[in-house]
Amino acid sequence: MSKPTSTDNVFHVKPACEDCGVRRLCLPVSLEGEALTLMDRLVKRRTPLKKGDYIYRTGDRFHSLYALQYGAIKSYGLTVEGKEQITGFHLTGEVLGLDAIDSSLHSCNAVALEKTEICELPFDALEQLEKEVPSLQHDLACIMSREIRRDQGMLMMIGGSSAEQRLARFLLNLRERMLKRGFDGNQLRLPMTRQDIGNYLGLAFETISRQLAHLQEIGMLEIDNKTIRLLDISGLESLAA
Amino acid sequence: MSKPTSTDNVFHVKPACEDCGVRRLCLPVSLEGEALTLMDRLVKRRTPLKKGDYIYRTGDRFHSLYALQYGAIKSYGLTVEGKEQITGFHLTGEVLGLDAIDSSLHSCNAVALEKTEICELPFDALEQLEKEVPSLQHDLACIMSREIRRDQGMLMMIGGSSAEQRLARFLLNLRERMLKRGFDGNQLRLPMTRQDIGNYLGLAFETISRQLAHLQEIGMLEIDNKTIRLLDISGLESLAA
DNA sequence: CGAATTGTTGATTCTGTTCAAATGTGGTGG
DNA sequence: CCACCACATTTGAACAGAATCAACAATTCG
Repeated sequence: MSKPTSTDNVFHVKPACEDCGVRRLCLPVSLEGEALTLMDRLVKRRTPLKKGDYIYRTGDRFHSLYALQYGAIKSYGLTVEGKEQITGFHLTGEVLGLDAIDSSLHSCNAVALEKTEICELPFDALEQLEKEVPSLQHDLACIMSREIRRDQGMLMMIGGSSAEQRLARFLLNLRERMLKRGFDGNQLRLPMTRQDIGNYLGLAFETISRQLAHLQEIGMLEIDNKTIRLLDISGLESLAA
Repeated sequence: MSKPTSTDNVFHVKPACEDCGVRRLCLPVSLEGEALTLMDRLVKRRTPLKKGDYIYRTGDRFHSLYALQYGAIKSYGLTVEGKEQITGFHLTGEVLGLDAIDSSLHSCNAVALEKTEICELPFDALEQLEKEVPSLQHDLACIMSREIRRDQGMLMMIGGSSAEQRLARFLLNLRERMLKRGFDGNQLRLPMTRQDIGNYLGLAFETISRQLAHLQEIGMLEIDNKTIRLLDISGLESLAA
């Protein structure tokens, strides 16, 4: 069977963890043999989600973590004034719902930005399995640790920088993540709207539009609607700095 | 012995976890009896830190988490341009170093803002103890989950809001945390500089100074140097909204 | 195809930054 | 204890960058 892509899912069958392309990015990073089978048995497969479907909403009871097998998801909460504030975009291989472990309630909304498939990991069962598979306990801590670093990195990125810097960093960050997942990092298909990007970066959506146009003018990239072709990585890097 | 305060430490003796005033906020939240003793044995006490002392620096090898027994700590990283960016202020009972579990290297600097005492929790030993005390495994996940929520809350707080809103939220958040620790929430002694606050909130320090003056003018609070007396909580809440 | 959503671009306004100077505070050593 | 110094804070004035308002073009989706 040929390697599935994000556009080829007519005959797409959800692989076992063992055969999953993003296993190394996901929770069962270090599992092998027996442990992997146990993990696999624990995972609930879910029907594919389409754009706009919710994985969970603020206030929902927490019982599972969710691993993103392919697609893209945005997480957002409502600010005190009731406005939507995006806290992250999630790609293939990332684990969602970690913020809810403590309170048993989801603290944000998670919605699919495009056709997406996720694996559900019931948390009670996961904690049971941790007792039998000690490395899993460590792996979960690592995944959470990474999420903490990601959020703090985001805080650092927002802090006191211009619109141009933020956008350049956003694009480079996306590139990094695509590369890590084995995609072409220079040709980004942005699954989110300009509105979403602006919200995420703390900028008006008009500013995103203008800054993208500006980056195109100075030859850093080429815009084709939702697709951005990065032309000058080191140029972008120096803008981001 | 009378309850120790932050100014009375001449005869201050570090309490065992069992007697620690912030146990319910710290890692051994749910431990009792035997388990608590084991935890206590694992904790390394450290000499008090004075203002400006570092707990760890970016790039340091990770081997322990640190629980803040009293005092205040700021965490910061360096942005791509080499500027300091503060990612958090930590109070009594909070656990530091969670961002480093994954990579084994600390990803930020942690420095004491005032006289501070911390407990060191060697992580290997902690993971060993988790195997014997299953609830500890859950508690650590909870602490990490809370940190993720804190950072995401911060992202939501920064996103698209005015200087006045950010400052009001910052003060109310500090109030909350002081109340949770049994202090008077209406009389805040800010251990950090205006510069630090500005950096944290993504604003110039002059803006902090001006906004504080402004909040004083409209009767929300009273400024006495580093001490802020909150006079109108619901007023501040409506400004924050 | 047509409605609705998303994206672009221009003009104006305004919030917060920057630069600058004066004042206040805490800590240090004589 | 006091003088002094480095550092923090306040305040003013000019400026800049991004937000907002507004009109229009392009895509997407039913």
